[in-house]
Amino acid sequence: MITDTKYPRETARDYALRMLKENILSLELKPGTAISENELSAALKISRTPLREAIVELAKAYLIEIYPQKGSFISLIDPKMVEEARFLRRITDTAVIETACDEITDEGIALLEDNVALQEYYLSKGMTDKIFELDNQFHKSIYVVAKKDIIYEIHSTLMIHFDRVRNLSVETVKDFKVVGDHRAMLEAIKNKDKKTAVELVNKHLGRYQIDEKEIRSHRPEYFKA
Amino acid sequence: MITDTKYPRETARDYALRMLKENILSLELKPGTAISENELSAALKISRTPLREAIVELAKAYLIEIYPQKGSFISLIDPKMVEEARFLRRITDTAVIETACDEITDEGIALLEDNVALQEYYLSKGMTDKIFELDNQFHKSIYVVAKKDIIYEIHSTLMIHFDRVRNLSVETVKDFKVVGDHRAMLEAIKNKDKKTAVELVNKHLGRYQIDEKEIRSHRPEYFKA
DNA sequence: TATACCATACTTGTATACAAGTGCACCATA
DNA sequence: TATGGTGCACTTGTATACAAGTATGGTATA
Repeated sequence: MITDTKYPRETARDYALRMLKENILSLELKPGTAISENELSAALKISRTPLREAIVELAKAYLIEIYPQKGSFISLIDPKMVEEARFLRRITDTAVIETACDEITDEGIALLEDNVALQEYYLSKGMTDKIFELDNQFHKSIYVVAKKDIIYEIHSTLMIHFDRVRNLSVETVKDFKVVGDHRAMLEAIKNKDKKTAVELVNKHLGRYQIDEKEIRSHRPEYFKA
Repeated sequence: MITDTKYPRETARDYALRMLKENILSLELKPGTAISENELSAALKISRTPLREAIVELAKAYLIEIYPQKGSFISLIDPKMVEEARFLRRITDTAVIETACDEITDEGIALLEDNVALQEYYLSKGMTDKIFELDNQFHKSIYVVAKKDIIYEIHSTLMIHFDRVRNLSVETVKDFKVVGDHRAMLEAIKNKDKKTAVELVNKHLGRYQIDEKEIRSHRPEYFKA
């Protein structure tokens, strides 16, 4: 597992959680990998207690499977889980952007505008690696504008199921049409144009279409069934 | 806190989680109550470790607030949390019942039919206390039919925010029109009539309309803001 | 050689001890 | 009396020890 250093005020549990999420999402911890509390706590230089609390939390989100007295494992990719996460993302994103159209304020516009402007800047400079983080922030900001930020947070762990499969795509969508999508979404929200906003969300999510068969043929050992 | 005995195979952590959820939902543990890990672990006759794991999980769902080195408290009723839970329930219930119309099978019909028949039986016999449990089961079964049972489970803890406010209503909806709602929903699903099904869900959830002002006037000390 | 068995080295689950920080009550002092 | 300080009894966070179950590999035996 790849580890970095603990933030100053960060608790050992939050540190473990952050490291585990990053490594699962990036597939550094591969689906099916056996993990042991002793081994990981040593790697992170923390004791078993806070590490275990993090593992238990991820097990609740089905990202880790715990078999008592046998071992714990990074969950295999479960198409049903991926589908449920995808379904949930689609219905909440669409409902939330509609609400955002109702709740948008000048401050909200400024928040989204700053983000999109940065995306456009980095895109024009070819600094595309900065865009992923801004992408996530943009979506979160829409939830904030719609006053649904708890929902975003509650769902974020579950979305790892969806996102790690995207990371497995042989050719991740490296064309950055998403930046144009975000600009269009922002304009729709400014115009309080719900219909267009919802269409844009669906189009946007459609870009993340994944070809399960192709991924499975490359990495059959990562899949559950 | 009200405690019962641990199930045979139940882990101490799951036992603590079950007890905490029940007591928070029933308002036996009142909003704002200070809880201490030592005190509760003694009450449940388990050690701090598994109890703490349960508390941490509920803190993630904002049902408990932990202030390090100061204390932990049952979260006050936060209208924003209640609204987000309500919003989430509405959009997922409607999307899921639409999916159920597509995915319904003979087994699914049997599952729902058995449940509704029991509800109707208990209602005719006046054994209305049995209906609450069946109500929850019915909704869960719709998620199962739609193959979205993980979403139901992920959301269930969050819905406690919504449900405990319902329990505070001076006159909880004791009329059992909900049984008729369930019968109508089942028929709509059997007919694959999505439009009617969605209308029924919205009508059904409308019955749980809560009068925040009224509750707040009775128990202002339970509210956050 | 094949098989049954047993020690051993793991695993997670739980209990307990210790660390560090907070707040309050009490007491001394001005 | 009012005020400031100090110790103590709490809190949660973390580390560690122990309990109980599982799998595996080696060994003795048929």
